[in-house]
This record gives sequence, structure tokens and C-alpha cells, in this order.
Amino acid sequence: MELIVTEKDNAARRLSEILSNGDFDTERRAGVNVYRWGGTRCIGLSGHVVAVDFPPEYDDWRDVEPVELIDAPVRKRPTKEGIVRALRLLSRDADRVVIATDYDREGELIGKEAYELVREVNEDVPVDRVRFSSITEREVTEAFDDRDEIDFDLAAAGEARQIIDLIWGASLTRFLSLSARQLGDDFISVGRVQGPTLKLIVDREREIEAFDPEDYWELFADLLKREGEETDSEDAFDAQYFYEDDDGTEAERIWDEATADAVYDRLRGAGTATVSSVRRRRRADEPPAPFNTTQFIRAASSIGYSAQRAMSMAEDLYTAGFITYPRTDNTVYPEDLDERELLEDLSMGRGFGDDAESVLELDDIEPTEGDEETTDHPPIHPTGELPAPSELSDDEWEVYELVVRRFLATCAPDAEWEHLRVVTEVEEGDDAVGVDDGPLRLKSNGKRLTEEGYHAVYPYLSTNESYVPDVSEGEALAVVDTALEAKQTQPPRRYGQSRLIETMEDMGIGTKATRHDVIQKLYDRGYIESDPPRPTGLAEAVVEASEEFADRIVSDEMTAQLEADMQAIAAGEKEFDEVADESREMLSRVFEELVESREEVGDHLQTSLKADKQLGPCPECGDTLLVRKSRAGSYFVGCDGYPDCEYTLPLPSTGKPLILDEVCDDHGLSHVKMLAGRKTFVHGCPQCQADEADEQEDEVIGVCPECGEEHDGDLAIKRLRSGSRLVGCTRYPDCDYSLPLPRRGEIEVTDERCEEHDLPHLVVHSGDEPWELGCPICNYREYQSQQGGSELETIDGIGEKTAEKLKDAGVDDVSSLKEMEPDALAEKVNGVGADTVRDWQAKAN
DNA sequence: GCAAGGTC
Repeated sequence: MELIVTEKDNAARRLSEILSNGDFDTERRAGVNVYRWGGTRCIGLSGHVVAVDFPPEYDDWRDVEPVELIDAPVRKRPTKEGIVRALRLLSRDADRVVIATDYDREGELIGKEAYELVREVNEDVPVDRVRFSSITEREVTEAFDDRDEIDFDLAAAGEARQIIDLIWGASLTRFLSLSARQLGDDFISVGRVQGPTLKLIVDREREIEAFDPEDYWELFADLLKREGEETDSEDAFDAQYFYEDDDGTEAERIWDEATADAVYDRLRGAGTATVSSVRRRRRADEPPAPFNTTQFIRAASSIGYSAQRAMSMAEDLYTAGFITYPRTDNTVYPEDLDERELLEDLSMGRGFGDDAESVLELDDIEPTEGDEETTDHPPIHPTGELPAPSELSDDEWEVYELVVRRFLATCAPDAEWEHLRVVTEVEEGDDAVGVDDGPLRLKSNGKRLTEEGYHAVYPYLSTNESYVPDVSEGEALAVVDTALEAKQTQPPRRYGQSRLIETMEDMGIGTKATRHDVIQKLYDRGYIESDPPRPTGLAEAVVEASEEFADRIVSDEMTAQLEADMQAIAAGEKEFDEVADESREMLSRVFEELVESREEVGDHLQTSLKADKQLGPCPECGDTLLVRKSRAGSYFVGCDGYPDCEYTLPLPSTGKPLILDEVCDDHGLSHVKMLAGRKTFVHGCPQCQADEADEQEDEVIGVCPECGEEHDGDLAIKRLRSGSRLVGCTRYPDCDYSLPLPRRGEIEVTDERCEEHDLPHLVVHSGDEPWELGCPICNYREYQSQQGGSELETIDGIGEKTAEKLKDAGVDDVSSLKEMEPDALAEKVNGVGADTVRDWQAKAN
């Protein structure tokens, strides 16, 4: 039997289709798909199925000095048990094995890992390596006719990366966490990629903080063409004062007020401006290049999606077969992509079908190309498989349409703009002051889209025009309005997520598949908050400590050096051991200094951590109020003087608190924002919230359905000290019956009553339109039924569709998921492996 | 409970 191993299930299936001429069977081994035809079996891995790690005796952070990790043994451990088991089972019976993982460095390493697993159970079987850059009939056939061997040098280059990342990352992460006594969930991490990324954000924040704004002035005028005596002020157009600075370059900003005033006096006194030059230019506006991951994320962010969310939707669209693989650097469509055929498929699509057809009508379709041409995956484009209307959520559809329209755009013609630049000279008014030796000049820039081109099918880029009329040299224009605007230079802007990813790409850190994950990790670690991300005090302290003692971990040089070393290993010029040992020595030197400064580093980190949580003075004892976390995991405000001072204030139960810059005038406490994705809201001053709740009387609206008959409990609208509102029993805490109410808006109790529950209908007044909440019990029931059946979706990695599939397999809640045998469940659910099930079960616990 | 890199 011949066994073919690919990097992922998807590739295994497509490869099998080609090699078997579409005639293959699918079987399941240990919960993993195996494709079978004739004497051949094909199995897909899931990327790396083994990981490097330290032996278990190094697991306890408190037992091991971080420095010991530098020379600790490193072993490989299976991480995808099911796949490893299936691979071993198949390898025993194989008389030939073919490694067909991706054609890149990481693919070579994944191939070597598979090779080692095969060797464990089968010492003699010959192992071939085939390389192809896209899974097409021609390339695959050629690759299988021309088999090669595994490139162990290339794989070793990848292994060097693994081990260096592990040793540096783990030892420094543990050192920082231990020195600041941050163990458990709140550990403090650093790494080769997250380090420089964090420094990028912190450096920008430093620039912003250090920024010293400068005053400047700009002058504007509205000009109007004089046509006989008729003038229409709606046709006025903008002009801006400019001059030539000392270098002879054009400048608009005037840096001192006296000059600005003097020039403005001249401008204001003028009634006429005479056209001194007219320049007309046509400019071609080429359609954008095909999408790689970074540019896709950028475009998705321009329509409002975070990097993480855009990628997760793209992955779903890919798994469902609607778009190509979303992790790619390639910006050149492969030769074998038939654009016409794809356009024909897309022309049947709702929403963009007509646009696809309009592109099809072109005589010549020549798609744009970007700078980067790689061979592993094509740029992201639609597959031509069209989703049915109900198959995608609104958001997914929006992202899908973006990918489709980007493809259309790359095949569409150039757009064309006409730029018109008009320079006018202003006649001096009566009380003019001679500030400027030459004439006072104004410029107007107009642009008009003369050919819509690709914009017709790709509406995501601005096509705003600015109006400047046809004028000729020597023509006199009326100055109808003038303005002197005082401005200030602005600090640099914070990086947005997509800009950050682009910068990481430019710096060469991370990969197309990991950059967005790294940013997510920075959020998870409490290093950045909000969007665009702002660094916390902790982040600043981590970067400062790293800069002082382990500069490499926050510098992109570490990656640059590593890349060079990996090249050398791959080329056979350096040995793996040599590179790894050099790196170990360098890390040892870092630790020599670090260990001496352990306390200093720890104190600094701890101080910053505390500062991130400080709200202001405690009204009881004058010490500091801090955001704290209860044992149960909920947040509250407590006094730093605890246990001497037991003052507390509650916080809302949804979200993670973020302390804002704004401070309450009455209590001197910082305002608090609760971060909870789309449900994020500003809580404000927690003391004010509590005080308002204390002042507000409960409003009785009916009888408690739980204890009313027995104990005369009433239902009332209550406001809690945490700011939330509910309908609850007046006998609380003896009776804890409650129904949720919205946080915002005034609640009106109407005369209309619910017959079933004998409660009044409620109306919520927030925003412009009041909305009918109705009977609170009916409202809650409806809410619950909408949420019903989706308890599984609370587990990270299970979405709506997967939950649906699990339900079909008889698993409809978390507890029955936990009871399932992973292999058995994987057998039943298509596209889900036993490892995934184990992963879910671990998360559920 | 560490990193970064694959993939889902």
C-alpha cells in the first residue's frame, strides 16, 4: 500500500480527486478522514501534529529557575493524538510513503515530523517527497512523476526557529511572570514576534505623549467665476493660500501669527483674483492588486471588521468552499486560473452578478499583479461556488462580497481622473501690508472621475470629486469669502490593527497566518486595549524592562538574524546545533544581568500593574480604590487598604473593565468602560452609579410569580448599584426571582397589561425611537428561546454551523459533549476530528 | 498556565 501524507485534510481530498480521477472512497481512521483508491491511501494532517516542549519535570514554574530552561532538554510531543494514531496505523501497512506537504519551509518541517512518526513504526519503508505549488492536475502529475527526497537541511532550519522561539520565549516569560508574582492566568509574556510588535505600539504612544503641538495658520478663499453679471454663489470653489519656502518647495502653513494676520489682511481686502496658470492632467487610476492576507485584512477593516474577525470569517468561507485559502502572501493569480470561467460562474451571483457580467464583456481580461509571487497558495479569490442566500450571515456575506468584488476589480479596466490645478494671484486691497514680496497666490485643486473603470465594480475606495470650474489664464475671478484658520500640528496617529499588520509585514515579523493572532494575544495578555489599540501601563513596563535587559526580544533584529541563520542551515552552510548553541549563549548572557536585577524588574512591573487598576481615593479611608477580581471571577472596586478598609463598589457583570482618562468631578474617581465586544459600554463613575441606585425607589409593577401567593412578594423595577436594572422580587434576598432589563433608556410602565402574567407592558425610551419591550416575562421567554440550543456556542471554536452539526449527531448541550468519546463523536460529525473534540472538552471544563 | 508556527 502506498500512503500519501498532505498538510491538511482539504489538500488530501483534492489531491485524491486528481490522482484517482475522481474515483475514491472516504473512510475514517481514529476520527480522521482517509481517502482510498486502488492500493493507495491519502491522509491529511492538521499542520504540525507534534510540538516542541520541555519534559514534564520543568512544568512547575516555581520549581524551576527560568535560566535552567536555556539548557533544558527539548523533546517533541504529539499534539494531535487522533491524527498521529491514524498515521501510525496506516504507516505499519505501507510499503511506500509519499510526503506531499506544502512547498515551503514550514511544510518541509511538517513533512519531516510525519516522516519521523512513520519511522517509529516502520523502519524500512521508502519515503519520497513530492513538491507542487498548487493542487492542479498538471503540477500534481508532474510532481508524482518526479519524486524527490525530504530536504532535511530545510526542515532543520525550521527546527532551529522552533527551539530558539521556545527557549527565549519560555525562559523570559517565566522570568518576568515570577519576578512580578504574576502566575496563573495573568502571566506576563514576551516573544520574538510579540515583543517587537508591542514595542511598536508602545513607541508610538511615547511619541504621542512627548508630542509638543505647534501653532500654525492657513488661509482660504472661495472664488467665483464671473459670467457677465450673473454669479451664483453655489458655484464657488475653494482656494488655498500658498508660498514657496526657503528650499523653493510649496508650503501652505504660516508658522507665526503676525505674518498670518498680515497676509490675511491682504487677502481679505482683495475683491478679485486673476488666473495665472491652469494645468490639466489626466491620470490613470489602476485597479488594486489581488488580495493577500494583509491587504484583505486592510480592506475588511475599512468596512468595519477587526483583523481577527475578518480572518475568522474568511476561514469559514474557505472551509465552506466559497473562497480560496485565506492565508497567503501571493498577489499574482496562478497561470491556470481561468478568469473568464470564474467570471461566468460569478455572473450568476446575487448582488454582483451584473457587475461580473460587465467585466466579462471586456475584450481583453488581464488581471492586475502585485509584487509578491509565491507558489504555495493563490491570492484570495472567490472559487466560483456560490453561497445560497441563507447560507451566510450578513457579516459573512459582506466579507464574501468584498472578496468577489476585489476579484472583479483586478480584472476590470483602469479608472481615469482629470486633475485641474488653477493658480490665481490676488490683487492687493487698499490697506495691504507688504509681507510677501511677490504676489499673493492661491491654488485650487479639482479632480473629476472621467472614467469610472474598476470603481464601478469595487465601491470600497473613495471616488470623491472636488469641483473647480473651467477657467482660462488671465481670467478675473471674484473673491467671495475668505478665512484664516488657526491650527495645531497633530501627534502621530495610533496604529490601527490593519496598519499594525502591514508594519509587521514590512519588518518581516510573524507570518500571514499568525500576525493577527499575535495582536489578539497582546489583547489577551492585558498589554493593549480598545481599537485602535492603546498600550496599558503594564505593556510600557514590559517594554522598558526588555529594552534594558533583553533588548533582542523587543527588536526585529532577532528575526532578521534568525532568518539569516535559517538560510544558512537550509543551504548547508551552518549546522542546526551551531545556530542553536549560539542563541543559547546569547540568552545566557542576557540572564546574567537579568538575574541580578530581578527585584528591580519585579517592582517596576508590579507598580505598573497596580497603576492600571487605580481609580482614585477611597471615600472611607483615603487610600486608593482599585479594580479587583473576586474569586468567582467577577470584577468589583475595592480599597487598596483591605483588609483594614472594606469599602467596595460593584461593577457591571458583563465585560472587562477599562479605566478611562476621564475623572468624575464629584468623587475624583476615573470613569470605567466595560469592554465586551459589541456590547461594550461606558459605565461611568462607579460611585455615581451606586449613589443613583440608592436614591431610586423600586417601582412595584405586579405580584411575584414565585413567592407572591405564599409570602405576598411583589415584582418591582429595580436599579442595582452595579448600574444594571431588572424586574425582581421585593423580598430579595429571600426570593431571588428576576428578569433582565436593558441597561439604557428610561423605562415607561404603560396601562396595557399582559393577560397571561398580569403584568404591565413596558416601553423603553432610548435614542430617537421608543421601543416596546412588552411584558417582561414574555420578553424574557422570547429571549431565551432565541438563545436556545446554542449553549454549545459558548465554547470557543464552536459556531452556529458546528453546533447544528453536533445537534444532528445527538449532542445538544455542553454536558453531553463532555460525556462523548472523542473518537466516536468524530466518526459521526463530518469535518471534525477527535483532537478537536478533545480540545472542546478541555475548554468546556 | 510559557513561544511561534502550522490548521479548524
